[in-house]
Amino acid sequence: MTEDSAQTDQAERFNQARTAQSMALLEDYTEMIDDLISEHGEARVTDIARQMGVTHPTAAKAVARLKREGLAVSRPYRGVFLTDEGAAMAERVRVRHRIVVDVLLALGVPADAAELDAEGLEHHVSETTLAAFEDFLRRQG
Amino acid sequence: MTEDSAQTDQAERFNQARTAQSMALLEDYTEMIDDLISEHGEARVTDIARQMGVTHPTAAKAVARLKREGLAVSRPYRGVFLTDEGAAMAERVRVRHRIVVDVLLALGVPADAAELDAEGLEHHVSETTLAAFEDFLRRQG
DNA sequence: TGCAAAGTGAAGCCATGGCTATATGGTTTC
DNA sequence: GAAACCATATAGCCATGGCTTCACTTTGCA
Ligand SMILES: [Mn+2]
Ligand SMILES: [Mn+2]
Ligand SMILES: [Mn+2]
Ligand SMILES: [Mn+2]
Repeated sequence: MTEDSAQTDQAERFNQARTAQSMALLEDYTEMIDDLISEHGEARVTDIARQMGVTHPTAAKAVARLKREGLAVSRPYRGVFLTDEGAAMAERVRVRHRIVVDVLLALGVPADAAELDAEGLEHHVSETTLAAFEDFLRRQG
Repeated sequence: MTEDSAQTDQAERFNQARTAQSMALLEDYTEMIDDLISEHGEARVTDIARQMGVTHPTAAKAVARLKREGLAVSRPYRGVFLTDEGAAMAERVRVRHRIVVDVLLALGVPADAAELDAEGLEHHVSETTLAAFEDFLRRQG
């Protein structure tokens, strides 16, 4: 590999990490909304905000972005609901989160650290890596 | 655990992930500058920019932040240098990056995916998790 | 030595994701 | 039904991290 293509590759890695990061907020919110609806029958902005550890205007802005990206719907003073696409994302994210935690635990990471780190790590686990994680967990069984 | 403290814990996880993310840029740039100095004897803003996959004003702004945080020094139209603190960060980051890649490889992740994902994952690996990773690699060894 | 190219800096734009403060719509309770 | 309380919306602030454009040094080469 030439020095030039090495530079290109490195830049691509940083770009991929930036892209993954820009999806992180959408992923966490869709999962959170789905959780709230499952547990309480509805997802109110105030509950979303408390759960995410942000103020309610911040949560409202995030919901606006979810709607703009076709992941959620809501009407003024009513709860937030996920579109099919949003629900699909929530499901994917939930599964991936669990797999990441399970892999960390299998590697001997303490449970509390595993949960803490997984919340950030999950967004940078590609499909390829996720598949490898699943294989690993099956072998470990 | 009460429902209330579960909410608090969850919010803390998101906060930790946000904090980790805010360190990511500093970590990647210090490592990059250290690399460039090792390989070419100096770290110029243009080279940093190309390597990071951003425009030069973006890299210059990042360098300004590094200086503000005491990690780097530079004078107008001269290269960028790391402080002792910056160099220490670069070294930590480099070691951690390699460990993350090694763990992924040991789990059966293809090499290219391992390198791609590691660039984002590394910033969310806590000291505790890193220690567990090192133990795992030693056992695997 | 001088000029062109390359590198650097400065200004100003945008989107994102935090925040506070304030206004307004809904709900509950008396 | 009105008051009080709660939830939601809106406006506006800040920092970050992208970008383009333009101006100014520095450097290298004819
Ligand atoms: Mn997360
Ligand atoms: Mn998660
Ligand atoms: Mn990185
Ligand atoms: Mn790295």
